[in-house]
Amino acid sequence: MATRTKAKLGTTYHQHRERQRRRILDAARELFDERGIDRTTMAEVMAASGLRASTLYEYFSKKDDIVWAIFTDMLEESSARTKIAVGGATTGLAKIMALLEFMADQLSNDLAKIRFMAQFDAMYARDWPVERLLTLEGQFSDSGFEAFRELVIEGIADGSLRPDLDPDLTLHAVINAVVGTQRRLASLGTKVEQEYGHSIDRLLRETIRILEFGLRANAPTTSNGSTPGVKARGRAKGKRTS
Amino acid sequence: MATRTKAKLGTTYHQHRERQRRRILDAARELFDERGIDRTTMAEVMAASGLRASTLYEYFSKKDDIVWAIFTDMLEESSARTKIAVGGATTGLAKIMALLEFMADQLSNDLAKIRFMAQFDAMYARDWPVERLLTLEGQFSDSGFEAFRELVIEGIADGSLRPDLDPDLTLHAVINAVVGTQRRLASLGTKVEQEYGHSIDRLLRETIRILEFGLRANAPTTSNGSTPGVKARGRAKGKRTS
Amino acid sequence: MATRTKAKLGTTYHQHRERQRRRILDAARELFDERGIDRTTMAEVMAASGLRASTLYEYFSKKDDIVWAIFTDMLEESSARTKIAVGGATTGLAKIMALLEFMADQLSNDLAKIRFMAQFDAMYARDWPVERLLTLEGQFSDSGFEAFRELVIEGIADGSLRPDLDPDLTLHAVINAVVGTQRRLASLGTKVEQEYGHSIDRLLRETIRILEFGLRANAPTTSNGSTPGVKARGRAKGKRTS
Amino acid sequence: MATRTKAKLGTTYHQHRERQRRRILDAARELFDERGIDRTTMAEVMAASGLRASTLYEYFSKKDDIVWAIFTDMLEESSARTKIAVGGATTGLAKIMALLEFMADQLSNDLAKIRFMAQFDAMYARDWPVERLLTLEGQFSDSGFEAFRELVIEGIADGSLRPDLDPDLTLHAVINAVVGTQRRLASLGTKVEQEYGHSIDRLLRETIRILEFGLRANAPTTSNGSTPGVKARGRAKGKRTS
DNA sequence: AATGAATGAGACTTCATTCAT
DNA sequence: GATGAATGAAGTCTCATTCAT
Repeated sequence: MATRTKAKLGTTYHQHRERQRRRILDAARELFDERGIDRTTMAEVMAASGLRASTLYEYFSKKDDIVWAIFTDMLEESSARTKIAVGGATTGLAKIMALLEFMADQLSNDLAKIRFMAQFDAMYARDWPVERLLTLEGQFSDSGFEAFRELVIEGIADGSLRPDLDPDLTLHAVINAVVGTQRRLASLGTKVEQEYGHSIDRLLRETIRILEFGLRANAPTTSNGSTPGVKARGRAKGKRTS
Repeated sequence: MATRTKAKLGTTYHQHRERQRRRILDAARELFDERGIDRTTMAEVMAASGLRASTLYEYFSKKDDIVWAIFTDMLEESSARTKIAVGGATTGLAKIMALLEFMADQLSNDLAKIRFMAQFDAMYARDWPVERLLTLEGQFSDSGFEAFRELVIEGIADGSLRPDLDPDLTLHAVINAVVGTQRRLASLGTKVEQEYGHSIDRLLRETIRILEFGLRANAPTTSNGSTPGVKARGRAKGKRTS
Repeated sequence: MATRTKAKLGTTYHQHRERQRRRILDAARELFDERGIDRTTMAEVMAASGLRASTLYEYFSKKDDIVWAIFTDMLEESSARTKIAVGGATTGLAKIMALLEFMADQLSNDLAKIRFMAQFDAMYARDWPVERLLTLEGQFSDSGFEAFRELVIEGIADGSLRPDLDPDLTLHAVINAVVGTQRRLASLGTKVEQEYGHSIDRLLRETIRILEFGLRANAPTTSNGSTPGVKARGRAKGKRTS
Repeated sequence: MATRTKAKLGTTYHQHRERQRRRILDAARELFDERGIDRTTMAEVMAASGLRASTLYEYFSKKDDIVWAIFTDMLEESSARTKIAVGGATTGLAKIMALLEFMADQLSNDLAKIRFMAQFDAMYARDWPVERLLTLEGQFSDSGFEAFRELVIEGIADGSLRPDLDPDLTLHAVINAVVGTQRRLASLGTKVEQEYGHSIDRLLRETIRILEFGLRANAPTTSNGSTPGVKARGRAKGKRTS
């Protein structure tokens, strides 16, 4: 099937290459999550993707390249979805909360992805050249992290955020906290649920709720119990405007 | 049965054994931090500790045993220090904040330890039997995590915490958040500093400050700028009484 | 799918693989006999076969696999040759004797093989899954061991065997005896010859002769000396008809 | 406890040494049977006997020495019991049969011992100096194997054995066969029972029965007592003995 | 582009045995 | 005589990667 067709159509050829690439990446992604990145062998990736060593190495010349490609893909996916998630929000706080809620949703829906990121942070981030990471993570919020400063200033201006927040630090601190929490919970998974008696989802949403209290201008000291689940966002927002 | 001579010899032997054990553990601890746990080979541990393979295996029969021993040691150390740190606090909030500040201090002073823990979470926690982890982590706060509930109830009662907090969730959520943040920042280290332009220490303390705002009863919407650094605790507490 | 070129290459590759496999197996077979199975190291197999560890492990992923492969090969060889040996016999006794004589011939001509089998019995048979052994040994006499029953019944009917033999037990008992004797003599080799003053070959043939006396219908109470050698079979057969 | 007492009583001291020796031997004997000789480590022997390496090496300076000691002990035991077993028999055949029956009993009652012997034959016998073995095995039948010749001659004389047996070979052949069978059956154990559908005990006894038929003078061919073909054969062979 | 074979370098562990006390 | 520690020498097996075809 291969040779003759290949010769004929460049398009087909590229489609084929892309398909093969995906097979490898998908197989690796699953294995990395199941067995851990370091503990997954190239042989396992080969078996799972149905390709031979030499073919695989035509696509990725190092194991690290696969890791990197998956990382890149994930960032791109997240970046796109984040934009959509944040899109509708109007006030500064609403935008921030939309971002954080998006992260909570990821923990519910994309556990494997978060787990991969957690491994990546713990094991790879340190080894790889900073610029590479910076370049890439820059795409995460494509206006760059400088936009965060504006967002806080905007939030203070529109009265949704506490006036005593530091525009330079606040969002970095909050986002890092949520990402850190999200990844830890994803790594520990069941373990944390047995230990604490709560689902990791609920724990992360509670963390976000407390952060929100810490951010919003007029912290509503109502007799509100915990408000787990996705609804928390809606309710909290409702409170603020009233 | 144990003659005096024997007793003396026994002690000497025991001391020796303990010394050797430490040599191994210390060497491994450093290597694990420098090169990553999985990427550190037993050969490196041997070289660094100055022992031959076979001698080393007299002390730890598996590489994992070393990892586990370090983990255990670290938990013990932390547990002891935490107790001291929290000891002086009086109100519910003060106790909680003392705990969080202690974690911030750890990031400043014990970066390597936190980095080890981060790796452990991401790579090992999943593989090891839950009970083992639970038993051990139980010693972390030796009153157990159930005490957290009391602490929040106490805080609400003494007026230091928002009345609408859920005693079951709050502290688990907060502590997990701080631990998660702490470990992520430790893993990324310099990278995060270059990326965000702030020291990881400052970021974590800002996170804690925001969490504190989210926890305390009368969130003081004063025109107080960011108050990073250890002093934050003191000042924040001062505010509370005013 | 398989173009002509591929087919050719495939064959070449296959031939090569088979050749390499043989190199390993032949080297191991010799070493196992010289030094004992357990005492032969993979390093020795590598040296003797001229392959590196990693190449060798491409062919056999465990040392046991080599042992098993040799065992399998030997059974196959024996099975084929047994069929030929037994082929010409007509009466029940003649068939049985042909089988036993074949075993005596093996001891003369394939000492190494028998020695391997002896080791296998003593050391491995117990460790390996029964089904695996049964499946394989079933091929030894491919009509299965049930055929033995028929053979004895046939022998009693045609008057060549004692009528008071138990069809269920007789052949199992006899074959096991000869195999057991054969393997013991092979293991002890020179030792037994020095001890008893007879060649192992002669001893085994004498054992078989006595068993034959015990089996045949009209036990000839003659003053017969030992009749070693392959010829015994022929003579016995000739006599019986007269 | 040790030092002072030791100084006092030579007897106690020797008793102690003998007890320790037995502990080691007993522990090893069991392990050798369970795990195989080569696969039993000195560490396991230490654990099972409750002695430390260095103490153990005071008693046996090499692992092989333990194997050898067990082997020696077993031969001695067997030798003693054999004499008792054979003791009562009167005719030549009866003596021989008593010996063979004794071996069948061993298989029923001393499986572990036979299994050890089987391993010994397959793995050790070849490595060890012949003289050592000969010296020792000579004690087995303490009149030595030359006695076998006499026994057969006696049996022929008293009419219990076929007259055409070769006094030089017969008993060696028979005993070797029974020992070989016994050891093979012991090694394979359950495996052979599943394969053939008979207990190893029954198989061995049937083998012995057939050998007996082959040895005894007037083979009781119950319903078929005629000996027509006998003469024909007898004549040719008769030459040799006369 | 794909394949099958090859492999260097090294991973972790084990074990019988010896010493110093 | 007993002990605990030490250890040399091997042992089996793994894995990312490269070549020749």
